[in-house]
Amino acid sequence: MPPRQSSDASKGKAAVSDVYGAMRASILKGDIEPGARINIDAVSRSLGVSQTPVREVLQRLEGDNLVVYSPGRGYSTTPLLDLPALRSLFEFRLLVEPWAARSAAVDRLANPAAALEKELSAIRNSLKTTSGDARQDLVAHDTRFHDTILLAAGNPVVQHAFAQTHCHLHTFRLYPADIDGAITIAEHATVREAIAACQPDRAEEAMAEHIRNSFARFAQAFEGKADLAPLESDGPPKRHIVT
Amino acid sequence: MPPRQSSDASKGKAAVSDVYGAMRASILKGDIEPGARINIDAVSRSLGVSQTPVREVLQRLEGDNLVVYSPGRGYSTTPLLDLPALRSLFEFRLLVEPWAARSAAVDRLANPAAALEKELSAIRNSLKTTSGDARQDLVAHDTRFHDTILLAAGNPVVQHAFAQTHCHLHTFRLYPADIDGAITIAEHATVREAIAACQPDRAEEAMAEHIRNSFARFAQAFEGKADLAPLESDGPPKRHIVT
DNA sequence: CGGCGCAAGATCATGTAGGAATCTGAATAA
DNA sequence: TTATTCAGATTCCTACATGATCTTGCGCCG
Repeated sequence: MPPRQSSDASKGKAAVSDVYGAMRASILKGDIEPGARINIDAVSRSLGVSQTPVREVLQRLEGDNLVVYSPGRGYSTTPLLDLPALRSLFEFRLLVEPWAARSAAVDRLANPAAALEKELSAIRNSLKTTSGDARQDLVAHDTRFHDTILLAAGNPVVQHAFAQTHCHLHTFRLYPADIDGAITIAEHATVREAIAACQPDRAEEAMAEHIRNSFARFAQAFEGKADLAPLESDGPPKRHIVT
Repeated sequence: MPPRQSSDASKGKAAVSDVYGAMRASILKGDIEPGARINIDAVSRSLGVSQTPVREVLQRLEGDNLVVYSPGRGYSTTPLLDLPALRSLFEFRLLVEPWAARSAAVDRLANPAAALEKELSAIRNSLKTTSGDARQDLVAHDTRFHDTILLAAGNPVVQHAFAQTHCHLHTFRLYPADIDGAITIAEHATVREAIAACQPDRAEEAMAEHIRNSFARFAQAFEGKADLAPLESDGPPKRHIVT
């Protein structure tokens, strides 16, 4: 008896892609509770595929830091970022991205100003027309904007290392609440302007400022949730990085 | 006939660890030619296990950037680093590691000076006693030394991002030739000293200098190999399948 | 009477074997 | 020389067996 019940159109192939999208969406939407264990058999049966593609997907998700693996105990979803983890993430961004903005602010064909402007126009239009959930679009724009600058910096290793952190993905997962997009877009515009003008110092500083502000916004949203876990035993005062 | 020929002692489990070590060693030693495709069936039979653990290992190796995956075509070993890739890698290190050294050079319990000194003593002893292949030990020491400093910097995200690049692994793969360890160890000692003295500026600069010198050494070794493959721009070179 | 330890059952991860769809590569015909 | 077809090889998925791990319930001790 065929237990298939979904994504049966192209039954021969592309099973793994569908499963990957489905599981990723489940984790991001929060359908699977953060920190909960994942039952391979249950997932495979609910998606109508065998266990092998599910395992493959889980291993890929482990690379995305969306699940963790314990030998002999299987996979669990990673817990949500706490404040120290969020700070570490943004310190990393503060280390990498201003450098990338500086590297991109050169008078060469690699200068990404045109692409960035196009991206900004697109998101402005999208925010005007779209009435409902703008968060999806906003996060997608943010991802593309920063990735474009990273790409223009011309260092595949740095680009890959940054992509591996999946910072947008995790911040997206953290905050289902609405974020004011206007401020973000304005800061992006400032960065773009400095890059278009080929002013490395200004571009670096604008990007650093943008990341600092962004962290402040996220941390503020975090404060709202601090009530749920009020005992916050922060260790020694965290050092702030400067360059 | 039983095709088993290795790691048959505990046949019940722990297959994946053995397979991972074996394949990783094969790639690093160069038994599998860089760029060649990997036949899952052949590997599974030669190691005496089924295809599933081999596949799992390949997925993990993909995370290590030792193999690449093409849907429908399977896995291939990644080609060796060329000079631009090596430069990108060291630019990334130059971005991250001096920052880490600066962060570690603080007067706190997290200061890694003691651990670094221990590591340096160990490698000095090891080099005196070991007569044969010191390269293994040297690379292992280098890995531990830099990892220790990264760890002391106290940022898990940066640490993870750096670990994901597996820079030592790839440089190891690149240069089977002997490298003079004395210079490396001396530079390490300088870095350690600055960190022990809690002088962030000096530590940062010492680490930066070390990385610049290290790149120069690798690039020099690279020059020596340029003769072997002078015409390297041909399109699709004969793909040879090796297992 | 309540807490602790132990053991049997159940659950689940891990590995094995085999089959179907697909890709590779070369020989053949236009 | 170029497009097409066909056989061989190989990936990818399904289905199942096995061993480890977690849970539940009972008996024992305090």
